[in-house]
Amino acid sequence: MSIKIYNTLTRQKETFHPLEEGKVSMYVCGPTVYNYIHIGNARPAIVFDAVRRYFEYKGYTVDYVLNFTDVDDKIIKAAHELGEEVPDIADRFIDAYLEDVGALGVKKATRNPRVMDTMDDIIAFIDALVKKGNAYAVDGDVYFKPRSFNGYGKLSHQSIDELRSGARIQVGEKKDDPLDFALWKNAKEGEIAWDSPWGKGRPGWHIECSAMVKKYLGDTIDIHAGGQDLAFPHHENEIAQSEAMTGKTFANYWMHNGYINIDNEKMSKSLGNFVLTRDLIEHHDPQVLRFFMLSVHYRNPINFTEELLEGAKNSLERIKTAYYNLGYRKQSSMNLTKDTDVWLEKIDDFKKAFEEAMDDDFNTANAISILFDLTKEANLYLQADQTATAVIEAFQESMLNLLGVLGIGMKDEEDLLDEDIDALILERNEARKARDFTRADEIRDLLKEKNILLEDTSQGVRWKRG
RNA sequence: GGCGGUAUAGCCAAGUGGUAAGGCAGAGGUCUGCAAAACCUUUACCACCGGUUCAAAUCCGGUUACCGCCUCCA
Repeated sequence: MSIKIYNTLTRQKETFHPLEEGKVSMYVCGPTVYNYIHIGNARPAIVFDAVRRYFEYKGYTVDYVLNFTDVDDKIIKAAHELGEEVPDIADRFIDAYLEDVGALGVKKATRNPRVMDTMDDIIAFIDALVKKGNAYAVDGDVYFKPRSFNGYGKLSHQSIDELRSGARIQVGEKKDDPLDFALWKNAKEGEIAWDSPWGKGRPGWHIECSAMVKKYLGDTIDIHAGGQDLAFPHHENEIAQSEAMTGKTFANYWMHNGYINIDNEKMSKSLGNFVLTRDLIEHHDPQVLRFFMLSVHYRNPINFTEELLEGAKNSLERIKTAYYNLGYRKQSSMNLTKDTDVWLEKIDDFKKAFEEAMDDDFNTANAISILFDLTKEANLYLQADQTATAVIEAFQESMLNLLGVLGIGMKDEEDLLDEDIDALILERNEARKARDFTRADEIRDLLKEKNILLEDTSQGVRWKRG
């Protein structure tokens, strides 16, 4: 089965055909590093990580590039306010970003280019655009002329004249046309700056991505992704710059994730109603946040509340419990052959159903529902008097693999208990045999305080950490 | 004004032609010394109005509500 992707460019789901067999080149717009990330920033990180993992699950090699915008007005402002240097702030928040996103189970990108390290390429890119006549320099600024590129508006599906009405020229800008946007900004006194043919300055926002894509992935890439709000103007401008430069298609597939709302209001750094990822995962399992995000299709909005997160926690718990219960039952399983093939086949069917869901534009919500179906089937299997080791293991392996595609891991086999706890469990078993339930319950409560939960099953006592 | 999105059970959320997946919460039951886990049962006039069709949540037209982009933003 092939993967279908909803392409913002064409507004429809298209069958994915990579440029090169078995490989995927993917560029995701990363954060501007002037603050800790909020959960809205965490969404694309998680969603596109899941996309990447699914490609890898299907056998593709993914070249996954995520940039850090480390030179930018907001960082300069933050540096000024904090009395720090721009690179120091950038370093700090890049570390913080990697830490947060790592906690959420996001794999490391193949590359994390930074603007500061790509300066030569950016300048060369701008220079080429000027020479081609798509850009012009005025008093140390360089602007790109969207009207010089005839596909302008194809991503956001707007005509250039409609866009014009919304554009404006800010004080101090010297654009010929309100639509023109900056490739290079002349440095003000005391600002961090780099030498260029147009004098000291720094790059505009959009050019970095064009330059980095070209440098690390080539003129044409498979997938370019980011938040919905980046479609215009950011991605539109990237297309204009890159395609004006190379004359080739910039990206074959454009993916945009939806927003997170808080109480049905857009969350953003500028509105100030944001929840920082690191604050949240201090009190909540990061995997739960990840699971919560993936329980909604990536293009749909998510409304965030603590209650909904709590619901996600309980949901995920159901799957994990089944997984642990399978692990417990493995001990008393045997080498059965009766019905084993039937079950193995069933498990394989769930795998196929899961893939079908993911093939359909990475429908993680549906994929998760398949995981619940698998969970229920496992629970039903566990009710049998006798269980086959092969089936139990197949269930576990399947759950592990499929959850792994979503980036959710299982703690491996339970660690050992202390001897004294083991002794208490033994003592409780004796007490139960002797029908001394008072003592048995006493011990269970005692262990509960130590965060060890006991469950009596027909196969014996099962324990888990609470 | 231009472009776009969303509206499905108490809550969350899939489903884009053949009379509604899944999860959470609730209720009842089975199992259990009790508990836990699990299993079974149980809850939808798919925003509204028209149209197309043998058949629509699903397509078309219209209405309403909310939201987003067009300015930094994931």
